[in-house]
Amino acid sequence: MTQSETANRILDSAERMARQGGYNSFSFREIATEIGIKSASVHYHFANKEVLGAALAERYTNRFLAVLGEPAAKGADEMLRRYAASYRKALIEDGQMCLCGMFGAEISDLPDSVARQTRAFFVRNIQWLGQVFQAKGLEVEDAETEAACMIAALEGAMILSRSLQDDTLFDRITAGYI
Amino acid sequence: MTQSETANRILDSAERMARQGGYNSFSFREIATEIGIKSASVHYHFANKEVLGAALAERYTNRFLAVLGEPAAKGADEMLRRYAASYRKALIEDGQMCLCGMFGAEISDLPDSVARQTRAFFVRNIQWLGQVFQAKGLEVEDAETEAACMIAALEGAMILSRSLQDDTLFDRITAGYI
DNA sequence: TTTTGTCTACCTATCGATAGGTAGTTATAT
DNA sequence: ATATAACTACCTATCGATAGGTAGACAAAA
Repeated sequence: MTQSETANRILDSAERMARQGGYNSFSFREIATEIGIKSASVHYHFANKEVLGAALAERYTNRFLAVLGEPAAKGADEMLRRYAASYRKALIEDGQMCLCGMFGAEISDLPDSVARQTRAFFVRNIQWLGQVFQAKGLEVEDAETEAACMIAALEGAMILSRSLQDDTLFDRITAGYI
Repeated sequence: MTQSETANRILDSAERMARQGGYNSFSFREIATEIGIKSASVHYHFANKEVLGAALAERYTNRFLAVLGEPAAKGADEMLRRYAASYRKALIEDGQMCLCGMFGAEISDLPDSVARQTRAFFVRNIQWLGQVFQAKGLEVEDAETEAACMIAALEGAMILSRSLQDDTLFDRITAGYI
């Protein structure tokens, strides 16, 4: 399915807002104003907020994994570095949180399909990282636990680093993984 | 300043909502309905939402540290276990997220005083845990970095564990700390 | 001529917040 | 002891702003 240019701009706008303040921090009106259309027109592209939120999480997940590439593309250590760097870039270069980290924190208040897509982000990321840790010699279960540890550390590092407005904190927290 | 009974019930209600969905998920009306007064009366106790939010974060921080006690009260390992257990209890027994983890995620969208109190939570927790790690022989700086690592892991573990609706994941992620 | 994408013009529900009022309690002054 | 004053903790009623959402008109493109 090829998204229209406007639909992409809606997603871009919503994503930026959601990564600052979560699911309740983007609105049809604000998105519309930002991209120069009316809020009713946003509904043409995304029937309701739940649909928009789910599309947001799905696009984010796909793009996130696409940037990473195949987990076995290079050496395992290089892939771990690449994974951590992807969070680092979001936080430090782009000044944004992880969309699914935000959604994950408030998951029990999210509409079903948004929660489902958020879960899918973590499942697929644990699988991806799990394959890397398997390449380092870990058994499947241990590898996926190790993967979850690393993702938790990265998500937590983002929250602490941003809260304390200290970019170096992110690097110090994640130093063990790179 | 001793809080009135009603003020405490307002805080209890707001805290529960905020720990499910963040700052935008509690409202004067909903709190009022829940405790059986009118929303205007909530304003009598807390002039505006920013004041309520800041009071929420401050009370949470004080209570959190009070439960922990002095960082040198027992052996360092016991204190680490106690610290991790405090997050575990919130998530698994009470089914709630860390209030300041929620606020931390959305900190750039929060009113100033709420952001300030949220920062104070992390600062004071890093100091507390830092003292424990110093008791284990680490230098001040390393101890505080180690403290930040542990807090990040716990906050991240909460998000992943709740997102994937898997309590055992929290224990597996935090196993290294206990 | 149908589809696509946008518009105007609304709606209902809810948000945080304010004004003004009222019992009931407590403190002060006579 | 009583009258006055202030304070506490709520109330009703309402405000303007904003939320998500809908119906229907319209122009351009296929």
